[in-house]
Amino acid sequence: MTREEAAEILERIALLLELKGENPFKIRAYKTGAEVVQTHPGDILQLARENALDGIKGLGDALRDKLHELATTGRLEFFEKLKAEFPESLFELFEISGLGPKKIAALHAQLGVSSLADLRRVCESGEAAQLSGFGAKTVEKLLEAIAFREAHASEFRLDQVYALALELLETLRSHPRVSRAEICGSFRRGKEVVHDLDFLVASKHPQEVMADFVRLPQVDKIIAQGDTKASIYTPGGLQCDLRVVTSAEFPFALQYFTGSKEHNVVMRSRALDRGLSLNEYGFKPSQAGAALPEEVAEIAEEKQIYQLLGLDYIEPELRENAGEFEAAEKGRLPRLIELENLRGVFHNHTTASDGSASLREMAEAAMDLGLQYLGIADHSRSSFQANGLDEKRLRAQIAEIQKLNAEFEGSFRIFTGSEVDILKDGSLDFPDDLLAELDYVVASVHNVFNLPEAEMTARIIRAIENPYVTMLGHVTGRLLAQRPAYAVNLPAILDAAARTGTIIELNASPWRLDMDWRWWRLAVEKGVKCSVNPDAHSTRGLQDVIFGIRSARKGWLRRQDVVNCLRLEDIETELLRKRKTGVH
DNA sequence: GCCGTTTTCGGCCCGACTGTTTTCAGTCG
Repeated sequence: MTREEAAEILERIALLLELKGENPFKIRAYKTGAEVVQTHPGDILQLARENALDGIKGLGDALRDKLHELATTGRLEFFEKLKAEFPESLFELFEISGLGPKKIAALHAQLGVSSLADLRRVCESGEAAQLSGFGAKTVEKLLEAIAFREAHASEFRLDQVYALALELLETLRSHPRVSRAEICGSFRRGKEVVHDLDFLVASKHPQEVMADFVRLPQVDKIIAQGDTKASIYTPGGLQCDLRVVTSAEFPFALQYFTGSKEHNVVMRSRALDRGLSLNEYGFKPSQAGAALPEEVAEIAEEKQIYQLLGLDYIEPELRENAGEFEAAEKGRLPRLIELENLRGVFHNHTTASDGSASLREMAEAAMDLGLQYLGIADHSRSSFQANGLDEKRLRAQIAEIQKLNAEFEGSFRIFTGSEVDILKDGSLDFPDDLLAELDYVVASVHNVFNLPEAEMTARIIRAIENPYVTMLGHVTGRLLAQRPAYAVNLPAILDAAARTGTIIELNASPWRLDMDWRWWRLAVEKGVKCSVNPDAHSTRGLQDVIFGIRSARKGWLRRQDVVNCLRLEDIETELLRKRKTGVH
């Protein structure tokens, strides 16, 4: 039983209780409990085993006993009984936007709906529209949401695959018969979601490696197992492919299986221009009997393949056939940002709103990550659900931050800020005089997502035009594989950001990765700066910058494009730039 | 189910929006 598994069980209990229409405060207690288990700084399972959970806020007598049972026996009687009352597949329905526990319970009880397929059936047959509280409009929206969900059903967010990917890679690398191993495919290209994981290894004993691979504990089901390729499913339903090649073939296979398909089409055609045929195993003369250039025999690294085709090395993130070849020919590829370039992080939450760590804990965690500064941005008053701060509480937080900063004596700094709601008309949730007291302001849309594009765009531009809005948060509001972006004219937003000197956030939460990497080149062209923001709600959440940096690289961003690469000495000027010089 | 206390129960996070209703329930943030 891991911490994550224990938290997951508490979350599940909360959902099941919701289905049963239990007391909402009891439900919340389980959700809080899950959060505590997830983020408690100590070894929570060890404490649970030893019955030493007393005094942890959010865990009372009942949860203490349940966690003890979980930690010592690996199961929970209460949960098993609860679970047996509903089919497992019913949980799929919670991923449908517009469906909550009440409606799911009604669909289940009255129409026997217990899966996505069932839901679609009763929506199409007209049965669903007959239920009390349902109507034609509801059903229409549900069908739309089902279609969106199904179109993205095979997508996994990075937080769902990252640890597993590194774990499997490490296992393969340490195999005695493996000389080299890499992850290829969209994971290596830094895509925002992946469909599967592609592992590549070099070995002289492929069968042995295959046999060991399919026996790993992470394997739930073997899809295929041949001499050089095996495919498996993990218990989470993620497909992982393994290919084994020779050491000489490795760089070619690495290049080939990294893709993208479109990138490789160009690679092969460039090879043909040079009388060479390129595939996953190497170069061949394109005309039978012709000689291979000498350099071909020396290729041991991917980089040399690019060199031979007259190109600078193209980083995997850029391989989308979106201009990388032109840049590589002319020596104009960007030097991409790296995680180590980050000096600080903005847009972070604390227990003052909906975060799980205190100011001090967040600051200490940021220091541990080697950062020089931390920007706090708790929610503003309109975000009631997130316990948004009112003016009084925000001013108290500013004072608290000043005290902590005095304690740090300049070695580290917390910047005061707010994630202020952009209201429906584009005005902000706090008056300008309060915003002026803050070091910086992130403005974000948190409600009324369904405005027509022109209205949403005007709303956001109005917010951008406020001189105190330093940066724009999660610009499209998308939740990967779950909820589409709201309608917004991004080029118009970028123009407004450029004109006013407003920074745009790259929200590094693996749920968002918003603004999408496809827009950053245009943003930089227009002179818009980026801030890679973890949107952390816990100390652990700070590490989401890993995902943000991958997306930033995919968007061709360099360290000079990203403001939080600035040193502490320089960042303050950057934060004040718009207020002082901006056109509003 | 948790918390706090004027200590064993009463309160716990609020408001907008939507679609269904005909005054409100459900969902979302």
